[in-house]
Amino acid sequence: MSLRITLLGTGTFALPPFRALLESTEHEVVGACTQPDRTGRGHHRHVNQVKVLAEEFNIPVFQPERVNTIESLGALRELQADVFVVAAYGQILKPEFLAIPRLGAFNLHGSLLPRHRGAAPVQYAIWKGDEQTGVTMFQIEPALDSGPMVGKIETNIQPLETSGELMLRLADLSAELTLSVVHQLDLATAVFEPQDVSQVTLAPKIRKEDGNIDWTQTAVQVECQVRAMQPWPKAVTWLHSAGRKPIRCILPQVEVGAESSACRSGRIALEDGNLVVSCGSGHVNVLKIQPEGKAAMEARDFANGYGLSDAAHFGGAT
RNA sequence: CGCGGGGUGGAGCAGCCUGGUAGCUCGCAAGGCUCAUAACCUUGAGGUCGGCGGUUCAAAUCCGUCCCCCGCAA
Repeated sequence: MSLRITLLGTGTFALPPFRALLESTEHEVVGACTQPDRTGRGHHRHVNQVKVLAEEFNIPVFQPERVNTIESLGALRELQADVFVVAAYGQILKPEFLAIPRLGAFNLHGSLLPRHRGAAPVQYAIWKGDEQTGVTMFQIEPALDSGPMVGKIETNIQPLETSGELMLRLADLSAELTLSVVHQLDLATAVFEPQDVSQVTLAPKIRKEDGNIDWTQTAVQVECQVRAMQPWPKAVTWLHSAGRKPIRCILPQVEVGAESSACRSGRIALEDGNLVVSCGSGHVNVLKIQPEGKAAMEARDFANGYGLSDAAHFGGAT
């Protein structure tokens, strides 16, 4: 027995599971649906990696601007898929859409549902300081990330792990999970476990502003936020110093320092070459910093070149 | 042809507008001081000022062009 599978996905999160299915001899991938190409800096167009992957295996690719239109639905219906495997696709799927595959549409989600339902589960797991996370595969229902779960794999979040790094690890686990679940669907042995509604938390799409650091948070919260926002949208703060306009700075990496006496939040001190910033509770050492228009640099180099005064502090844009 | 910042000894920056001796904070090396040092003092090495072309008596600086890095926007 072999299933006909259609892939829907866009981000790097989708690549490992999609590749696993494409390389599998057990099933047949009959099509791939992904977001239209987007433009990048300058004139350059971002290469859609899912498209490249699908073309590598000579699979037909669809890139509808809106996936729920009559035309789009018709095109996908013609593939006569048994299963849709969805990962980081980026568009809401309407009921008529979900009705197309014989066995249903299944989504790969980057957290242990029902925790962190929404667009940014990986970032939220780190942001909220979770020790454990994982990937969950569930059957898609019209309501957001609410369908019955058919499999999950757990993993511990590493102390220094960023969203980007965790995302790659979860993507690899997704590949494993997908093969397992699809196999069970084929044999009709899959177990559908409803989500415990009382445990639901939300992980809405990360906005640019979510990267802005609020220095009245605890040092631990700031450090989690920095890792959660890496590599996007990146943790951001502004360097304020007397007589100069604030410099927007990205903080790619910080570490939590020892507890210390209370200082005004955002205050910067130089201690033994470290850039120490006071938080609402405790302080963090800034390890790397990237002023606007510049490449990332060691905090020590930044302090050397930018002539930090005693009054210098980090804060909001104004 | 989306907008903008940047390229100056090993690192980070100033100098450029208003052409005329290569500067600052560090790092590195040697020596000194000290019970001691990621402290302090002295000395030293290390630069085709991103590339090419132009203007000029003279270009890091002005003009043209190309290459590379980065932020924003999407």
